[in-house]
Amino acid sequence: MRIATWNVNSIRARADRIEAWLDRSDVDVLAIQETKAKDENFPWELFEFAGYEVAHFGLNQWNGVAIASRVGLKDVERTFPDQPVFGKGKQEPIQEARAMAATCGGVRVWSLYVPNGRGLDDPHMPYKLEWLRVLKDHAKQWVKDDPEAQIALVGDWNVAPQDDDVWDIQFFRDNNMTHVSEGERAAFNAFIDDAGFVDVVRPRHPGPGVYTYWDYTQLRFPKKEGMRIDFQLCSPALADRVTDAWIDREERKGKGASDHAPVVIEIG
DNA sequence: ATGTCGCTTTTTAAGCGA
Repeated sequence: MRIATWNVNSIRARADRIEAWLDRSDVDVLAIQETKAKDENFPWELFEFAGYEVAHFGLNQWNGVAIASRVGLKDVERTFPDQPVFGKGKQEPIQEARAMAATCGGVRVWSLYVPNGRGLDDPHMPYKLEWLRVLKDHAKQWVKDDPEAQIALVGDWNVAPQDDDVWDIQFFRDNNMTHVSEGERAAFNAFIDDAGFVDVVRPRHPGPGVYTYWDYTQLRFPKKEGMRIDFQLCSPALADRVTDAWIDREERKGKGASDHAPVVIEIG
């Protein structure tokens, strides 16, 4: 079975790309982030024609996650338990459309779009750290309750855990940039060190120079200036079954590409 | 030498978010 995660940066703008990619990638499950759509604007027929069931969680033009599957799509869950809220402007704080789960082919797949911290001193940063902490605490418990649990936490984590995960760490340091701070890295690494999850892609594709995201600005892609911020973290029992993994850098090429590349794993 | 997208709205440009 093949599981992919992909921040598509608008499901509508990327519809043709997604259709073509499903056609050639042969994935069984696709976890999507940044659909930027409400249900009424979601291209349901795209997935139907391609032979996939799909579930979507989108509240407005921001965020939005989905899971498409051709190996079953059961027990869809929107938001994780105790998911922290955030208030935009004067509006009531809400649980944003950043997490959803479904059981596909026996694997509990979580499609995650981790909040962007925006700035080291921005209110979005503590929100991001708390969001990750609460999810990690639950993930740890899921595995504690069932050591054989088949869980994949996949998506855009908005964290570059190692210096090699950005093209120039000094540039990030000099400009007080997010994604590489101690707090963000600790929040991410807790999934591995504390909850016992496994990054199944990095060992097969170590850096430097291996990225999943390239900013649209500054010609970052042709200059090979990217970031590794999209990950598939597997529960221990699922990690044992992984036979292959890759980042589809080709999909970042050409006109109309998302700024993120799909990340794929193969399970035996 | 320069340099992006995509969404929305009391739209046809500006603001927001990444």
